[in-house]
Amino acid sequence: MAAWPIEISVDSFNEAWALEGESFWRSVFEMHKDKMEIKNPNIAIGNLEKIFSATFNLANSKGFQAMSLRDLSRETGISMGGLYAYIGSKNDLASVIEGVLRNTIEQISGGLAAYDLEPIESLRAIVFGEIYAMEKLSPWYYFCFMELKGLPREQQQQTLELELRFEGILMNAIQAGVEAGQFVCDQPELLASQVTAQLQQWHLKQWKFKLRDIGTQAYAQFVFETLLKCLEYQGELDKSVAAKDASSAGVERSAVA
Amino acid sequence: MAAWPIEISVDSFNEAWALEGESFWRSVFEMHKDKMEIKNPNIAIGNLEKIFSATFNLANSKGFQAMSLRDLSRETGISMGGLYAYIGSKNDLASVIEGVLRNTIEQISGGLAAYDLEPIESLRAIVFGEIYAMEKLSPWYYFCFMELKGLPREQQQQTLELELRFEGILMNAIQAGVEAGQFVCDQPELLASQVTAQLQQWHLKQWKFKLRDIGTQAYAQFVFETLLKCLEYQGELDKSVAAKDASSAGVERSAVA
DNA sequence: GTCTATACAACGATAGAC
DNA sequence: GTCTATCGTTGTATAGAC
Repeated sequence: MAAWPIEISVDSFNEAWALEGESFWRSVFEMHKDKMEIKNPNIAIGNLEKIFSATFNLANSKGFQAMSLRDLSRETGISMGGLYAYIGSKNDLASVIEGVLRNTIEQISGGLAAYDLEPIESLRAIVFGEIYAMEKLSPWYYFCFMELKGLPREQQQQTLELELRFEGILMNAIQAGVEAGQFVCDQPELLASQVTAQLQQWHLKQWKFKLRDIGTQAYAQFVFETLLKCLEYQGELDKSVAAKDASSAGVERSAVA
Repeated sequence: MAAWPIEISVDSFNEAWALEGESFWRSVFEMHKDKMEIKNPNIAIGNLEKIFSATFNLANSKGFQAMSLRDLSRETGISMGGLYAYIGSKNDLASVIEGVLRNTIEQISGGLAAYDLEPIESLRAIVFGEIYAMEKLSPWYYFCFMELKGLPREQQQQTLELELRFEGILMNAIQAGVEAGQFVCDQPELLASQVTAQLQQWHLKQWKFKLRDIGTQAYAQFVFETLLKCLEYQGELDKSVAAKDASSAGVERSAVA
């Protein structure tokens, strides 16, 4: 549950990191039980899931500021007074969401750094890993992107730094490939920001990809192949892992052969 | 003022489309004078600019919902009662902003469609044109992106359709180039969405590009060159126009030679 | 632990003086 | 055309019963 698999596939990723189900919400509870009045995990975890899920439903469709705690009370089935046993304040709720997501991302990202992969495998792991994480945590990512402005300055700053650190990791892999003579890249900073942009699209523009029937696997593969084209990578691509995932997940893949 | 120049450069773009200054605000006034009580243009235009600019200052830093009309009154120097001579309601203000931006984009976009350019020149015009428009209207773009959720369903739908139409234009140019044997592209839909993503980054992540000292011209050039790499374009790039713009605007350009 | 009832501040919006 | 003063509503948050 706390280490990256050597081969990056949807299944192995999901085995390595529990980003859904009861064990995930238990870890959310552990991360913030100090800030709640409720101390009984068995009661708290279920309600915590209700509250967070309802918040995503409401805030991600009408905006967090536009969502009232009366809305949240209705959606969760928990009374207004009851909510305050879990959240401290409305703004605190948003802060907690951002905190849990950033914490989770940093765990995953830190686990990845432990390996000493070849540049190209490193890039593959970063791209696919981030997309797999978004697959499970898409509402979290979307919420934090859209509501960042409303969070305390300190959290805005840390989110910003996380993004820069992420691009730093990308740039290191790119630079390593350039030095090994595998890649060509004049402007690694811009290329890294391009990858970030494409990854963020996956949660920002779900409507578009749903409309066009683009699956997770196909999208990650496209982002990865695009990146290699921009790096003028000439070698052969090993697509066995990705292909296996795609077929086992029942996702059709257009034009990969 | 209503036609595209044949050559796309910052200067020629700005000559062709007035997206700032008094004449721009006059056209904003013309677009929405029906909805305001104030009928005297000379008075209205100045206050309209104050109100819109203040809205961008406040809403783009703390969110539109979090901005109160009392904030707006303080920022503009216009009393609360006075504001209502210009805006109808708070929600109406956001709707008007979206309407003006979409209207403006459609004018520019329609002007571009009139020309029958070679595929590669068409792509260049689309990319540079969109970036040039964002350069002047960045706060408008950012506002509409972030506050879309709070707008009426109809406007959400139209924004969505505009984005799809934009990508349709891109895909047409790509397809034309493929048929002419100039480009190679397996998944034009995904490539078009990648371009959109990169363009939108320019207003979404201004902090990042400011931090890294990336100028408008250099960014547009990068997006364009990246696109050509993904299309496996082999021909020579004419960079004279872009290079001229950059030097005349005093922007240093890294690694274009 | 969870509820109902309520306090009180802040908001959008309008009326009417100037 | 612009202001001040004010209305009614809705929001967050809490106190106290169960």
